[in-house]
Amino acid sequence: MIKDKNTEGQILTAAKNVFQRKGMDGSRMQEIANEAGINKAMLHYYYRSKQLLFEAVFKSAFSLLAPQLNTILNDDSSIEEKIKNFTHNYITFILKHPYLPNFIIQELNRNPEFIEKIKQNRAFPNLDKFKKQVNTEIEKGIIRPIKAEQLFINIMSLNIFPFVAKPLIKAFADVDDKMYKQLIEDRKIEVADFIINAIKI
Amino acid sequence: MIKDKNTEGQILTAAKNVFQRKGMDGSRMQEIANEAGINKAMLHYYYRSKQLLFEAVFKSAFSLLAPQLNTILNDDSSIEEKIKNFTHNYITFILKHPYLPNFIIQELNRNPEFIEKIKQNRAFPNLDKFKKQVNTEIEKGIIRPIKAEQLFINIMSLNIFPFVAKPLIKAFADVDDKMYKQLIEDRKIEVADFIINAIKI
DNA sequence: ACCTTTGTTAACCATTTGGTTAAACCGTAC
DNA sequence: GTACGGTTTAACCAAATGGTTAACAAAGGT
Repeated sequence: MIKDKNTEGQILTAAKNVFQRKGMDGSRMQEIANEAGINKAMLHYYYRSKQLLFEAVFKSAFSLLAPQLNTILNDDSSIEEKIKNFTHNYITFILKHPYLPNFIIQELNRNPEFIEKIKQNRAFPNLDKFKKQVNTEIEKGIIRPIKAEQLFINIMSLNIFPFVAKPLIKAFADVDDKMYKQLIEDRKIEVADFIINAIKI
Repeated sequence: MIKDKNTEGQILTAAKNVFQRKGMDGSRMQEIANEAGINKAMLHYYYRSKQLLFEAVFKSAFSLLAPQLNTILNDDSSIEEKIKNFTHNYITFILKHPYLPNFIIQELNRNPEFIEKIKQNRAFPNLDKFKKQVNTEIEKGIIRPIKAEQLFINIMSLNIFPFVAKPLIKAFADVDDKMYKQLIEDRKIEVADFIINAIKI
């Protein structure tokens, strides 16, 4: 239950909680209304339909995630520095928003065309600068040859996957919540070292 | 639509298709019946409820995935060989079952207690042997010091994430389906090299 | 004070959905 | 043949669900 004078904002906050936990299909308008502590008709008054309310939540979630990528894509430091900064920042960030990666990935898979709408946005992350930098550092002999796209995928994978696959990792590694949290905490530096070892000459 | 004399098997196959594409919440019993080309009452005749049908599908999916992990966990070759084999095998395997990783991850996040039931199974993957081997190779000076759990998470991440995050990767890297497929194809060897560079002394 | 606009609610509605039932179908053992 | 078991179907049901409506309250301008 959320306390706030602004009804529209209350709804969005409640909708975020419910949608991010249960997904579009698993969420009920009534549950969102309860979470916001208001009448269900208000949801339609402010957002017209479940679909539109969902899109508002999704865009808001995505616009939270996308700027994080600029740490790695459009910063001016060296590749090595970027990787260190990004890994640390990103893991810290997701620890504050644990449902975010899973929510975005799940809903994009459910509806892949959805990302096209978002791609229009000027702030949408772009690999161009990163590609140039990777190729420059390869030419200079600072890092091993690797396609920028593959390096980017590797960085994303190592940072995001452990959150998305939390139940799987807990089961395979046979650890409880506390130990899982510690593993993630360690990754703030482990992952950067791992990547740098992989590409440094 | 599936042709088969065995109704129970038809249902399971149809249920796999629908559940893996749309998830538990997004799937409809009627749609599964249509996909199987039979009457909806048959689903309940053979599987009692949506929940039980879903669990049959999930267990079947999981038991397909788990043995793959034995390539890396319980094989007798060196760490380096294991990584090469696993990466190649696993990516080849998932290309044949593209919905699998996403399905399992999504449903485990929806219902994390679910994995406890599966963990009982004797064939459930176990890290013990892998841990010993990693520590031995570290002592022998073959690979850099790293916690076995972290190495395992890294291997999983680099192999699985690119499938789970397909729409995201396509958007960020700005590639079409054909180029995405090529990136994945390249990863059959790229990923192994990357990991080995990261840990080899 | 009065009227208009905006916000809020309870009751309602049509459709969808998982699940049930009773009758029909069909192969087979007698 | 026919009686019997498992199998299949159409029709049905109650609950849930997204969405609407009409009446009511609050706020703000004149």
